[in-house]
Amino acid sequence: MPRADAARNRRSLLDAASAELATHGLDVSIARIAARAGVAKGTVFNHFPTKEDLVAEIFDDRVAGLVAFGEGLREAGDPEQALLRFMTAGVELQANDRSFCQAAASISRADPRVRGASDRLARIAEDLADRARQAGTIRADVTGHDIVLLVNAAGQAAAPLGDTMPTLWRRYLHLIFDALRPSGARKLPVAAPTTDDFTAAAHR
Amino acid sequence: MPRADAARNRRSLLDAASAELATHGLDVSIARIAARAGVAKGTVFNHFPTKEDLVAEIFDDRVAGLVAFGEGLREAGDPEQALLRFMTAGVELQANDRSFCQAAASISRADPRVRGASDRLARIAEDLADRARQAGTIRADVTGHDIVLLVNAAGQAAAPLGDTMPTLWRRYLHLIFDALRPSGARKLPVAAPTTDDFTAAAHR
DNA sequence: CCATAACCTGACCGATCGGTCATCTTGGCT
DNA sequence: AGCCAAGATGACCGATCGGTCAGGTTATGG
Repeated sequence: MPRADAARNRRSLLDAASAELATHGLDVSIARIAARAGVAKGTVFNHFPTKEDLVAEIFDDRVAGLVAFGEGLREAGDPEQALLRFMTAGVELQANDRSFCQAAASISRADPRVRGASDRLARIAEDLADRARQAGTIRADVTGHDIVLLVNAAGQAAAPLGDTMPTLWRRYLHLIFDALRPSGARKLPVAAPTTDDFTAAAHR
Repeated sequence: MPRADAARNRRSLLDAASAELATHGLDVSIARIAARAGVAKGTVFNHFPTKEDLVAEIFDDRVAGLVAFGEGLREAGDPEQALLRFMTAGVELQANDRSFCQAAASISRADPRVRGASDRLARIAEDLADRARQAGTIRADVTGHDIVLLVNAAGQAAAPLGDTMPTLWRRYLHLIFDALRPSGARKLPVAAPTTDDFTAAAHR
């Protein structure tokens, strides 16, 4: 059992790191996080062996939240609305956390926790996409992996404008979401990525 | 008039920087670029006062190429194909140059050259969008700024997969391009960004 | 062919980073 | 109250970065 102050410090560190990562992205220094948490730099490494560990923990937490939200959506009535809500939550996560997309790109997927979180995210996306597809509200050739990547794309669309238009991402999310409808769908020039493609990318 | 070897070194440096930036992104060290060009590190700073200057020069060059391509497209017959070609070129640029999107995001738009390049890019995008809109092949509420941001989004979509599927971006570009068609268009929840929004974002 | 300005060179600088560790402090158990 | 291990601390380390500069080298005009 950890000591009381150790547990408190751990919480402070996670909170501080979460806030600093969201504001300043992956480049925040450990020193800055420690200062915000009100502890010395060495304490950070008492709790997390490396910076990557700390970031992975927060990343996993964020993904887990999104996955939980998606799972709650499965019981919702309208599959189309469920998918839209899920994608909205995903983009919102990126909009509120500068480190999120960076972390997704840079964290070693060799870390089993990160792998697990990513896999669960892909699974719930696939699930929601399946339901929407069966309901006929999205085109047949769009997969769960597509959904994940498109959420990423929508989140990045408004990034060049910074905080100038904080809700601009909604514009592009809706535009992209409209692109998923079956009406007028044309054949896409490249096949959707498979799970193997994702794991292959993770091994590099 | 510069000395012959100085001109040669400048070219080598631009070529080396171009290649290294494309492969490794904005984080390449000046030392690495210098080594690739076959000159000493100090020589880099003889030609470019700061790293940002060097990056800006290459960034401007890339954007200028895209703008020139877009201008050549204006005389093409089919406005829809012209717009698609333009967007394809834009995404391809990102796919082949890891530094391009990073540079677009981080370079100070206070630099007049960068500002000029960005403005010209926005103008040609607006122009091509206008023609497509008048031809009735894209929806009325999509602007040139939208095009620029959507090209950015499409380029980022496949980024998480790295080089695993080098042409996957075509899938999402076509998907997004289909979203621009007028048929079945629904009202978007947020207005398009204006030129002022872009300049406001640049001043931060 | 030479004088010289233009240019190249690489050792060096200060800042910053993630990470370590000897030392001290303190929470918790008896 | 007193002990001791868990844990906090911050000086310190090596690496790396962008950038500088004194001094050596070379292209070039005359």
